[in-house]
Amino acid sequence: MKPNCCKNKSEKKIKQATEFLKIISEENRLKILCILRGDEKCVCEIWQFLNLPQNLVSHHLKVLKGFDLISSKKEGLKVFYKLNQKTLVKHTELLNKFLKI
Amino acid sequence: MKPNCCKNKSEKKIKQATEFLKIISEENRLKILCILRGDEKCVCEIWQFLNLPQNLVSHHLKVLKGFDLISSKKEGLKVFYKLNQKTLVKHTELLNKFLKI
DNA sequence: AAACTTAATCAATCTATATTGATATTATAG
DNA sequence: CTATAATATCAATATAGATTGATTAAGTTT
Repeated sequence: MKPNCCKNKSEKKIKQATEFLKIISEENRLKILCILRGDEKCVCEIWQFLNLPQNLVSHHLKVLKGFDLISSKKEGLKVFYKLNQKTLVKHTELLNKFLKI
Repeated sequence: MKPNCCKNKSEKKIKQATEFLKIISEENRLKILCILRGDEKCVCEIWQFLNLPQNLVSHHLKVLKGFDLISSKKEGLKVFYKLNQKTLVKHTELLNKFLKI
């Protein structure tokens, strides 16, 4: 008999989970999430912490934002990013269901 | 001030976490883990559940096994795989620390 | 031993995505 | 208005890893 996770209903959730996983499975993106845990930070702080080129960090930020894991506000020249705790928790909980924690 | 996650001590753990994430961020591999949640299964069952070619499944199984997430025993022609719950829990818990759940 | 079954391996290709370099955009300061 | 700073975008390249096809290996059956 076909296991539940191979049925249509689960398929969709598994896809969602793996999308999330792909996004956070990049070392620098996972670090960004950690960096943003405390206060919001501007891009120039982030790339200096990570020791990465600015445009690369912008790219990773865009990916994270595309998944609504972070959000941004512009203040003068700087753009500040902050963690969307809610989204993060939602996806982490979904994941943990699959990992049966 | 440099955030903790960008310091040497955390670096290593973040790397570990992302290695784990990369492995389970593949849809079929995540499914395999779910399939193996109940009983152990032989390869031919797994690839039929997943509707994937046999050699591709063998490849994914090898990746999972390489990370000690599953283990195998041979019985006649068949090879049975089972979940290593312990490893899975260990890595999931490490991950959850980063995600602060 | 020959034929068959199950699974693993290997090389080749395809695909996704990280990275880089150059440039554009937006805002501020002089 | 010009110069500078911070960030985003875009095209090109590099790289990792999934997928495929063919073959091999190991065990079973007749």
